[in-house]
Amino acid sequence: MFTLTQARAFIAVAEELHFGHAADRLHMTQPPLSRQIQKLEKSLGLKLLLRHPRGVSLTAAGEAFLLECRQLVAQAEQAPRRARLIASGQVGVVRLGYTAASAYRVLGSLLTQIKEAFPGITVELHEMVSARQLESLRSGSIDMGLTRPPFHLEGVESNMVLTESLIVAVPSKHPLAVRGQPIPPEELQGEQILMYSHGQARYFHDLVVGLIDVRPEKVSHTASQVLTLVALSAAGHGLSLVPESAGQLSIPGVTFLPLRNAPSDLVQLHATWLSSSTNPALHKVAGLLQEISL
Amino acid sequence: MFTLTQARAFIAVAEELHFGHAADRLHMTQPPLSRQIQKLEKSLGLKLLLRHPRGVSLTAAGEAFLLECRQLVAQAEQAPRRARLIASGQVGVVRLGYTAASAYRVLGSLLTQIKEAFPGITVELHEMVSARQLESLRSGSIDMGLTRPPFHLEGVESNMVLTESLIVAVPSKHPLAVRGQPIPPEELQGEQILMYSHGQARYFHDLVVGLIDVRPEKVSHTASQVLTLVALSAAGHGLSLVPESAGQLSIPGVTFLPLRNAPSDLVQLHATWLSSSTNPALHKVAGLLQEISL
DNA sequence: TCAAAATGATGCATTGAGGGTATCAGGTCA
DNA sequence: TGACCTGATACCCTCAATGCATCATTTTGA
Repeated sequence: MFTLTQARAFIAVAEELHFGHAADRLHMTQPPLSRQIQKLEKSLGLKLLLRHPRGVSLTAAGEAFLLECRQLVAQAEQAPRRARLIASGQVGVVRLGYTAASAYRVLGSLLTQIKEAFPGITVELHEMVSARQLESLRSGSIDMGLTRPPFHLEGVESNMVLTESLIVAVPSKHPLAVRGQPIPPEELQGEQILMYSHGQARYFHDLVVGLIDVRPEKVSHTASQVLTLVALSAAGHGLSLVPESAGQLSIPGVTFLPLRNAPSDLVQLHATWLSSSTNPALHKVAGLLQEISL
Repeated sequence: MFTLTQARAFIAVAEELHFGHAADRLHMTQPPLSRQIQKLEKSLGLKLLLRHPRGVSLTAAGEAFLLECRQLVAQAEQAPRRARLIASGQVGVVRLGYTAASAYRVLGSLLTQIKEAFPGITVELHEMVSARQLESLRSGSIDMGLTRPPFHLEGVESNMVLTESLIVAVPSKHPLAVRGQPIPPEELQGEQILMYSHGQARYFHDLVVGLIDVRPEKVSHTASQVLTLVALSAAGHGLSLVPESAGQLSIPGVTFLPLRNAPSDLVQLHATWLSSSTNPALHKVAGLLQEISL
């Protein structure tokens, strides 16, 4: 097999078409250069150069091999730089898990800020619910999640990225929608309610249960995704409590009204990651999160 | 700078995560392998491996550099093969000059046969008149031409690829077209004739002059391209003599009739190339031409 | 708790690859 | 023909890579 030194030597000779000049360029003398080229030709089993009384010229194989050598040497020269960039986290990929609901408000702004701070970092988006995100963090298939509490897991670090309130999605024809006033929680008791599933959307389920007295006979349907509840409300199947950011969705048939006296930090969204991750780009992004607000 | 040997050594260690096993794989002993990796790390200024009491693991820089090394080594390994392929002519580019008229019949078939015999050879097409082709051959901007005689030039080799007859392009409303019979040469003397330019299309000019007595007052227009003459005939500007293959053009307003007693090898088309060319793919194609007929 | 095993690092002697100087061989040019 | 140019060869030297023997540290298991 040939060496990078031989490749560099060949490039010099092929460009100078003169062993002496090439040797100067390589800061060596002509005889060892001649031998290197001979050895290279022997190891390849190809004649690369035609020796003329006045300089040399390239054979077809030489022309072809010159192109290969240039590529090879260029790549060898930038390999350490690229490794350093990746190791420093300036260049890399962060696989980000997010819930559909979280995307409405923070995702765009988050991606913008990452791109601005670290143009070399690519964010790979993976939509999944909070529970899946924690599994994926552990198995290493994502680097960071945008997760709803709770996420008490060994080695998981986190940073709160968003707090918001809950609002009420009301079918547009519903009297409460027509009234257009903030809705006191107690007024919801008598209404048909769309509820979060206990298993799949535990966080929102428990939030709603803590806010209003949910009577089973008043629960028309159960779903796990915010978007689904809004769609069902739009279709007239009942009222639902959704995060404020879902109010940005413009879905015909549904009106969003504030929930009276609801604290503004009711719903939390946290960035989560494994402190043990070896992905430097992840740690850059995690560090960024502490400095910025979304 | 690091060497390919070090890159291979690092790949082995990174894959085995064990110096001893990696050394076995590289057919060497463990101590020099350790030292090679140390030297590599030193020359890069990066820690690539974390040494544990039980084997090693990769740092982020190591992960990144591993990818670079794999690429680098793969490229180094296939460089000789690719050079050999290009040198053998199995892979390469042949720049082919052709005249618009020659394209009508042989070009498609030629390209098909080349593709079949040498799938790795790409033909780059450059349309130009015969005289330009010879210039381009000499200057090295094409490798082969499809040329009309004469091409007596030092070092130019050739191979006849097509002989054909001349036919007469007659405006469809012309009495001779209506008659629809082969036309004797002497009958053309009294007609308006479209003539090839003496400078640009010397070959066809001389051919026509040799066949019929062209009286200057009967020459309505002069052009250098076969297609132009056919178009002018279609527009009713006179009769023209064109190669048989031009009869395949379906242009409204023109009828093609045989020229009575015209020999079938009147018009020749030759492939031409420089015997001194260093393009192996060209010589493959040139060799192919002697074996096939188009 | 202690000996054995595992694993990477280090010391040392040997070999060989790569470089330098001097010179040769073949060709060009005045 | 003689001075030159240019790549190849002969010969020597240095140093880097290898292998062997051994060390240091940690884990394992009785």
